[in-house]
Amino acid sequence: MKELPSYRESSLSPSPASSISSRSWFSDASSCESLSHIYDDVESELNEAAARFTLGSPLTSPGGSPGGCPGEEPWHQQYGLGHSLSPRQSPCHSPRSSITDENWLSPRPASGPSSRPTSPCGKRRHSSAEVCYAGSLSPHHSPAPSPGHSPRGSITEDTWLSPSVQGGSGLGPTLFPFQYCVETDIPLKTRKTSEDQAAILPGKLELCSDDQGNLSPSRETSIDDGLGSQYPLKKDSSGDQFLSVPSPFTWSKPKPGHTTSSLPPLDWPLPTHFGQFELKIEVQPKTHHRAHYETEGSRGAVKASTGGHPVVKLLGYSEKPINLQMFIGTADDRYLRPHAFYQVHRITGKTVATASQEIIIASTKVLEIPLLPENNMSASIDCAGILKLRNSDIELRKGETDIGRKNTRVRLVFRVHIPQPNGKVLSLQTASIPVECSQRSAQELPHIEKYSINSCPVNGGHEMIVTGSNFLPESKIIFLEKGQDGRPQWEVEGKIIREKCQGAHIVLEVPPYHNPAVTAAVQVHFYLCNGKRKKSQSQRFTYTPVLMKQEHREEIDLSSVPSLPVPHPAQTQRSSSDPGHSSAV
DNA sequence: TAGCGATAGGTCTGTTTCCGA
DNA sequence: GTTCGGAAACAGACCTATCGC
Repeated sequence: MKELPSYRESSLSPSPASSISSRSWFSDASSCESLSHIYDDVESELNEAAARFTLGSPLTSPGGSPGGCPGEEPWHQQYGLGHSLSPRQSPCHSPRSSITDENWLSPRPASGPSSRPTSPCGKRRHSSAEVCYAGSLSPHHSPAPSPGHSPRGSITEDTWLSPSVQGGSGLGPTLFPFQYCVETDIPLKTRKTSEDQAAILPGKLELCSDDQGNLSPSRETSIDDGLGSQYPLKKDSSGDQFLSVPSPFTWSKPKPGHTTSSLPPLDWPLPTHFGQFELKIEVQPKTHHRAHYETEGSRGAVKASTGGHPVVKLLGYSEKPINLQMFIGTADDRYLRPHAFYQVHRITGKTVATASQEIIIASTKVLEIPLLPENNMSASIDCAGILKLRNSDIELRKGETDIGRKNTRVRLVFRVHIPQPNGKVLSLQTASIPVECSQRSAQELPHIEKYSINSCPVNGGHEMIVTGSNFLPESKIIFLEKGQDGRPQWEVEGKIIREKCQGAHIVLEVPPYHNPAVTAAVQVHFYLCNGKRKKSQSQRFTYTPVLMKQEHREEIDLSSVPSLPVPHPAQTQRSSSDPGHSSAV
């Protein structure tokens, strides 16, 4: 066995069979099943995200601008688009653990837990703690009790732009959005609270410390020079084992005296833009990338759905080269942080055109990529793969709070630290759409890319062409309408016209709506089903009254076009998982 | 006899490793 | 040598029938 790098403790049990991971802690699949026809697959989130980010959404930045909007959906929150506190959080859902197809996607049924006595769901009840952020209460805060609040959600225009923040002084607890207090209702395994843990994570700042009020993720950190300030973070000694590639870009070395607290830790939320500056992902990664294990060879760099690689650009700054940092983060909408089970992996070779170097910050591998003025401060991320660490290794790590099982979605997180004229540094961060890293999900789950029509009269009968991947001869298209409780109230299978179907196309006849007498447009959903638990993301579909004037129908069509990232005010009952908007063709 | 909880065994699902193109 | 797809092996979770109280 090869020597483990520092991000994996070598003292851990090497046994792959020793996983203590739990499945049922994430969900009771059976109990969710009845409720979550359209909630229970990862794909729905991924493709939804892809749809949002590839269809010219005005909300192109996952990091989003501060300030949520009323009625924002969980998807917005997932991508940092919504900064209000999450209105839907399962009491059995750890913010520190995975966002799986079955836990956060699925509103838990009101029924009791499984009779299975050993369910870790019982072990990991949200019984003891909750992270809350002082001053982070959003006007959109849900009236319902919420066991976990998103620190990202706490970022408001006020807190970010507050002169107090910028000035770095006089920031009371009500203004500082990142100060947290310990309350209740987070599983023990959701937070790193032990001193031991803090000790093994150099670079982590102590929140709630005396000088906390002077810290801000976007604060202008006092650093004494420009370019050198891009490397102020103390690198773990183990990081020395990584070789940097020859590059026209001169890698600066950290200046002595810089402390790990010079820049915000990796698990701190940062804004995507500030003033004139904006860190933007111009090309999002594909929604699937099979990560490789240490026992495997590399599986290559993360690719973009367009065929190239993700592209990141810094807007508003082009004075001199600056470092772009990249690490693998969680897909958790509430708390973006380094992923415990995935690390960025530096790709080298003839096909890699982008220079990079690896460093380790607080046990997390970080790839540093130069943003050069001559490249318009833009970089193609063709040098970054994803490494999967064995669940058993990570879960047994002292102080580790995450569970690896079904925790297979990540985001690529990018950061820059922009030197300011006053010698301080402005830190920005943006995160990609979620990327599914498991082999299985990518292989099995059907994926709807586009569909030909998104509305039809209640009589149905119109022909619809659905295009996508992982379609099977036995695939079904299910139309459904949900009640306010999220339960399907009406479900019917579309009649598939087999003779017109091809591998990546399904042609079907839209079924009639169950109530032909409706006088207003009705929003329903449909999804593709390859079998139990093998369902695509749900897509929105609108039934229009038969007597509706044509011009009104057109309005409906326009307002419910799936590619629109912001729901029409009239659209209701959208589940947390099925914001479904692939592009209508 | 019905209801409930505990348990065992089969099945299903996800993870990890290996192989070969 | 690297990248990649596929699949086997394995472990753990889920489901369900059965039993005892």
